[in-house]
Amino acid sequence: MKLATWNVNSLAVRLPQLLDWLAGQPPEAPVDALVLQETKLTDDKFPHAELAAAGWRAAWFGQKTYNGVALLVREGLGEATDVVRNIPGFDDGQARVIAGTVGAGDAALRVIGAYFPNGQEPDSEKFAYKMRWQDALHDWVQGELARHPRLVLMGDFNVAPEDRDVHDPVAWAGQIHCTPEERAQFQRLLALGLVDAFRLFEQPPKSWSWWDYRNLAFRKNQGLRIDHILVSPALAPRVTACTIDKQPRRNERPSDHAPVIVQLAD
DNA sequence: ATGACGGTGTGGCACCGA
Repeated sequence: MKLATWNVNSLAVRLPQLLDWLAGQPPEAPVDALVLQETKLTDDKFPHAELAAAGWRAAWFGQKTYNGVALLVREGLGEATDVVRNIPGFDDGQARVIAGTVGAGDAALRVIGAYFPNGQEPDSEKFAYKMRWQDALHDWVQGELARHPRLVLMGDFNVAPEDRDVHDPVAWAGQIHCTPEERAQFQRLLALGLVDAFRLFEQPPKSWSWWDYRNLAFRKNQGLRIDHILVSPALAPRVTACTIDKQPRRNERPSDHAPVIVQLAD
C-alpha cells in the first residue's frame, strides 16, 4: 500500500497537475490513497467527477477561499468508510481534517489527513488557535489509535520538527514553524507512539517539503520540512520507504509544497 | 525592518499563507 499527502494550494489551479502526477505513478507501485490540503473549494465546487473519471473516489470537506481537505482512494480499493470531517467535539469554522478507513479486513488502514493551522506568529491569536487545535487533534488521535491500531496521520503539519528540517535554523529560530511550543506539540504526537516515517530512513541532507515562492527559494533549495507522515506503532515495522517527490515543484505554476509518499508492506 | 510570490475575492487592492 502506498499513501501520499500533498498541499496543493488551490485544487482549482492544481487539478491538472494532480491528475498528471497520479497518472505518472509507476504501474507496479502506484499510490493507493492520498490526502490533499488547501483545496480552497466549497464542497459544491469539488471536482469529484473529474477525479472519478481518472479512477479516484474522493471524500472532501472544504470552504470558501481557505483551507479545505480531501481523501482520495484509487478505484478498486473501494471507497473510504467511516469518514470524519474535522475533529469531533472541537468547534471549528475551518475545514482542516478528513479521516476515513481505506481497504477492508485485516488490511484496512485508518487514514487521517490534516491541515494544521499556520499560526502566523508566536503570541498571536492565530498561534493560540494553533495550540488549541493541536491539543484537540492530539486527544482525538489518541482515541483513534485505540480504535484503529493501523493508523496513518499525514498532512501539512506546519511545523519543522528539528533544526535539520530547516534550511537556515539560525534565521528561523523561534519563528513560526520552529517555535519550542510547536515542536513540543509534534513531540506529543510522537509520544502517542506515532513514528515519523521519513526519519525511519537515511535521507538526503537538506530535504524539504515546502519552498517559499519568493527569492528563488526552490532553485536555491531553501525550504522547510513541514509535511509529514506519522504511522502507528503497528505500522512502523511495515514501512519500506518514505520520500519527498520534488518533481511537481518544478512544474509551471507549482504548489509551494511537494508531495510526501510512504510505502507500506502488505 | 521590509518585501519578495501566489491564490482568492468582487478587486482597483487587502488578506492569508509559510
